[in-house]
Amino acid sequence: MLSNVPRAMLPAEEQFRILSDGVAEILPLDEFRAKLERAVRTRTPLRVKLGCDPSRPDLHIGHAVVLEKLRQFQELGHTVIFIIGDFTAMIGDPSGRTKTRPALTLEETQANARSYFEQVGIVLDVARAEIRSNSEWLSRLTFADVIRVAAQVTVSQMLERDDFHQRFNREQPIALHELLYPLAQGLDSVEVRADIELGGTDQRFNFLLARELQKHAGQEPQAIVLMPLLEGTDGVQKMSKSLGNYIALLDPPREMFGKVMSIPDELIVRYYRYATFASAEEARTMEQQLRDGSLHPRDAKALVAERLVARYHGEDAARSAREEFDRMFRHKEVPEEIETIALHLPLSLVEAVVAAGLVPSKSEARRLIAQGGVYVNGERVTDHAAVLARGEHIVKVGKRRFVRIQSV
RNA sequence: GGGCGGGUUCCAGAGCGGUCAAAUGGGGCAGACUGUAAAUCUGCUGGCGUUAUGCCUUCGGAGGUUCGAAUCCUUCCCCGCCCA
Repeated sequence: MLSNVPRAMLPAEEQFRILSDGVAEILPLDEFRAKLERAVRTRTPLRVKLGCDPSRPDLHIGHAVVLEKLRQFQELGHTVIFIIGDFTAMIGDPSGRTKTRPALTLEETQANARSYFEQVGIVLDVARAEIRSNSEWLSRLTFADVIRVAAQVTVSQMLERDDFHQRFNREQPIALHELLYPLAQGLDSVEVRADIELGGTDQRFNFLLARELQKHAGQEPQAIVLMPLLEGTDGVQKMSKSLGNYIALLDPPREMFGKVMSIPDELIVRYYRYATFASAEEARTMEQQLRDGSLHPRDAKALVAERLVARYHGEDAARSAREEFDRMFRHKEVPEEIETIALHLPLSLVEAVVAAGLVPSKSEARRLIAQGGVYVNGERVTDHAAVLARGEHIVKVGKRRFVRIQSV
């Protein structure tokens, strides 16, 4: 499934069919097609750019939507260019909601990048990609250079971007350098002479701006391929690490499976299509079956969950994740494998639960006990003064946190 | 530079000398109901606890007034709007 057999230089029409599948938007469409045709005609691979944020090495299945598309470009013989945004990371971003976004050191950026590409490697062939750091060129710009670039864009153009527009109207601060960041991204496209830039739909503005800068630089502007943003497991907001609603590529099978099972029903088909890369046809079928009741939503989710786990961990892991899930939640049994923690045992339940890392503070532990959310060996414990005797105990907190506690 | 309005607990946002660990909503967590879904209902949502109308830390920073401050004063920092 993740093979990298190059299907180099298929006819442009065929490439277009593959590459346009599942995208949210391609702009401008005719330019995109023209580029493909030229690439085939002149046997020159297209240069496909993806920018990456070096501060977040935790990739999730939302990122995979974009990476998978990138993989297709790669398989079709095109050149993938990753751009590590280390320049802005080194400067740090003093603005906005993320107050504590400290400037990263060179070492940190490098470590992040390593971890980033390890994860990218799960989806596509990193060795065949071109990897660049934008500090390479951005750090060399003089102030005069920056002014020259800034002169190419007007303030009202910048304010067209939705989040600037909204903040402006709400009288919320917009720091000047924030307006500069899209320019920096655009310069990346100029520097690597991108034919195509790939990203989520939230990048539309930035990518379009890059086209302007490319034109100013006398280059043919890039075509833009926007992929849908996958909603997080909460079903409301887009998947993101900071919102904690994500399924990481590195999540273990059980975790992955469970997270899929907890998504709202409305998301099932979307996950099927964009997380497990079901074809449009398959997605339509599932949608139909859900509608006419021939497929129970729970089973549909299990199907998606199993398919997702299989994709990243293999069929066997997927099957056992499913069995494990059924055992825990359909049959309310204790999971097969539980982490074991050794403690000096006669210990109050409150302290034990904190020591085992199930809960962050003793107050929280007391709260949970009072609310009936703590079980010891299958029995609900509501006495906050309860003590764990010597021996071995299976402690459950909430619906899914299990731990085996043994005396030392 | 001037005028005005602001900075509160995860977020939004009340509070404007004690009854404030701080209204309300959102989010989160737990419980009930379920399909570990949604909706709904209930409770909780700083820490520590000998569980006591208890103690400690928190309302941009630093000082001060007061028996007592998120609330008053001084000063500093930061943000928004308008004028220049």
